Amino acid sequence: MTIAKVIVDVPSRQINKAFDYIIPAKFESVLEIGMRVIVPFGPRKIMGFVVDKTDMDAYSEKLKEIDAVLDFIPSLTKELLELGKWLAEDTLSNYITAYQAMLPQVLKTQYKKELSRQTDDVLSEELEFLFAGREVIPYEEFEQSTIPYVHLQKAIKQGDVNVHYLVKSRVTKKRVTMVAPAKEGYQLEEALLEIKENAKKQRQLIAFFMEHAQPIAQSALLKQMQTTSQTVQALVKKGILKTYQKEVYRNPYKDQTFEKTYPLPLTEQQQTAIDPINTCIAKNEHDVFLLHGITGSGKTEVYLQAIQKVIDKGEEAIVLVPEISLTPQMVSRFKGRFGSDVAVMHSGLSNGEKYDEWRKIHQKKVKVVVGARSAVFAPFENIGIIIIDEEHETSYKQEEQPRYHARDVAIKRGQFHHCPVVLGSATPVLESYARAQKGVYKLATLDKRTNNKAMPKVEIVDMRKELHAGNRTMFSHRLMEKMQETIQRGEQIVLLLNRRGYSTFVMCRDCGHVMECPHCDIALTYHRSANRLKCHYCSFESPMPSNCPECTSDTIRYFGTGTQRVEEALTQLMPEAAVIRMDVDTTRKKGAHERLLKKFANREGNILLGTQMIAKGLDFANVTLVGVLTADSMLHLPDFRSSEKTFQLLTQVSGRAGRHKLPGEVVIQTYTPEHYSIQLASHYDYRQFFLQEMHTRKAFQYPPYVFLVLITVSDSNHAKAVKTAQQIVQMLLQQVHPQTTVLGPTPSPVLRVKDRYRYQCMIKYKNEPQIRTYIEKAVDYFKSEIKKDGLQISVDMQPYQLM
DNA sequence: AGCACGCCGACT
DNA sequence: GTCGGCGTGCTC
Repeated sequence: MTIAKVIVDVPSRQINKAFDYIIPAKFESVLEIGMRVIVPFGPRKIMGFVVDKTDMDAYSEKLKEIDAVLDFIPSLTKELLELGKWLAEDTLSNYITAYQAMLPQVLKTQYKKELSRQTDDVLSEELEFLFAGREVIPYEEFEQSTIPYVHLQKAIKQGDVNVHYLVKSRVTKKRVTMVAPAKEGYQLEEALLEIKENAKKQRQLIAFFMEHAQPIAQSALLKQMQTTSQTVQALVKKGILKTYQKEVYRNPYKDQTFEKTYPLPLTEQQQTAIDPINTCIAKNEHDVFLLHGITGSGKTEVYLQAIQKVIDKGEEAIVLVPEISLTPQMVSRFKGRFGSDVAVMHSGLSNGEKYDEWRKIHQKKVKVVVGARSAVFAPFENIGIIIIDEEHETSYKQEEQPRYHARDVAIKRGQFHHCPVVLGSATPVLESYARAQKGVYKLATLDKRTNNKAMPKVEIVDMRKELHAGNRTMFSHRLMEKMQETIQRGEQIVLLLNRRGYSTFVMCRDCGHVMECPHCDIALTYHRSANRLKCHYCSFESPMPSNCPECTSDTIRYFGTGTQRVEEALTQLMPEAAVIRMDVDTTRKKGAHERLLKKFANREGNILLGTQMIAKGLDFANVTLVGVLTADSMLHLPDFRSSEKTFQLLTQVSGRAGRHKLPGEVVIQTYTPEHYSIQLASHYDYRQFFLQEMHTRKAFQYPPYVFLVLITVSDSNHAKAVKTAQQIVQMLLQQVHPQTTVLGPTPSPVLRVKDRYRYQCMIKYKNEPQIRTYIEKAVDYFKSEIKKDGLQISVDMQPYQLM
């Protein structure tokens, strides 16, 4: 007999280790490492992952047995089990949290408690009332009743009532009804003779199957034959047809066809970039390539052709793209080249769709996965290449436990599979470019566009001068002029309002009172559809007041998003322009994004106005002017990456103009025209920006010169949060290397969320191999407070967002 | 985490 | 004696 080592579904530090279970004889032959199982744990039953098998030893006698096996094929491969272990340790998460993050949502289990009656004898009066004649009742009914716990306890001890712990799976497989002839062709002919003349539809159906003997989906059949399931059922009864259920994959792209594309001839630069990658693929070697290519330089074609090499070798490819729903264009390029060999994974899919795409990978039905961050865990076993497009995008960092960066995971997997990892970007993060400079990554540069067009000319407009000249609108004279010319030429404009996540708030015009969440230090957001106010940090909601709660004035109004106001101003100044606005408000609904973009592509608008979301990946042939309304609004945020983010955004958005035959132009409006990130972005000078920004980072000791850790302490008691954070800083300072700095505590940018006060400490270190141990020790010191007082301490290794 | 167990204080 | 509240400790 053997023993299974199981990581159980309890996310707690104390339980963060493998527990041993006996594998009963009936599972001996089926149970494999990586499978999900149900095990007894204390009085309950929970899910767990089998991470290892060992032989029995002297202690094994008292062990409990595995209750059930949930998988036919292990959910996690051995590689992914190892990867999860590393991931948990690297990000200071629990093993179970790491494993759950690697699988689609629906494989997470839910738990339910039930009470079942075990005797026909009469129970106590209350319990009889509770059961009300039923054998089994949900446990919640007992909890909601007023029956004392001891009553139930007594009944349980006497064996009259039992508690069942259920493990529920959320997996739903989609099935369709298939229809097929139940007889041979000639028998159908005979059957046809027996059907009455007036049963026209039945006769047509039989005729159909005489032509096509293959099974067909009932829905398709009904549509094609213009009939109902009644007709089919009638023939099933007569034994002429048969129906059955077939399991199918949901197909999120069923309404779309993808035009087949073929490899394009590569430019000299592209060839130079792809050669070492191909060599790496051919030799089964691991290496990291940084593909630094300006917009329009043909990075995607390089990816596609490298992937082709990998497929030819019989291996698989993972392609990560940021928030893929934003770029349907990208999906169609991959589907167009590799057809049904492609699985797509992104947040826009339903849970069922995500599960089906995952199953296609798991069952080796596809060769390529294109997806957002979590696709880096695709359960392929022969990976030949991993590509991260737009590697500078912040969405590659997960902002909840386990707080991992997809780039780090990709490199780890690349090492395991001896395959190349390609990081592509027009504006790589400083860390990556610095590594390329040091030779840790191999650098390939594409600085020419495939169509040999120059990048659009960028003009910087000083808005301070505009103001002095008496222009109080948000549009400079220069931009207005350009916009009018563009519209007259029948071309299109992209306007970017560089303002982050700033949405509609409600303010009283009399007293200036702003409606804030009572539980968080943040303004409430107005939702027009429900006419209600919502908090985006907690679940608080309230109706829109008609009078100001402070001064009772009825002049309380909601203030539109920045984009809304720009739109209003625009329609006043240029009534002839049709504006399509894209922001949090207009894209909240599913699919709204694509609809708006399609509208713009069909030239139903002259101007596409939006926030960050329009800066990425869009490719419209008719766009010849890009305007940035306020380039510097991000520059003054308390974030050491603010210059870098500004440079990235300006470069990205400039690339939206003149991508095809027509030449493009860019106008950047700013109050700080002298700032290097704006100046250098206007010249597309990444190199110089890199050098200058590295200088600043060195001076202020920020990455890539140091590593960062962000520790956030939160508690409902303000003083407790501050004090704990102070203690943590003290404890760390005693242990770390003298060159390591521990800063803080400082209040978090939004101090209070869900009635909890948040303070943070920052560690900056260069070489601190034991840093995780020190942090764990410090956090452990507060474990009892964490458990009973609700104190929270979260640790983010290499944070991206300092909020 | 979730649950049992045990101790204590309040109340009938 | 009965009930609930809370602190403690364990889960293969």
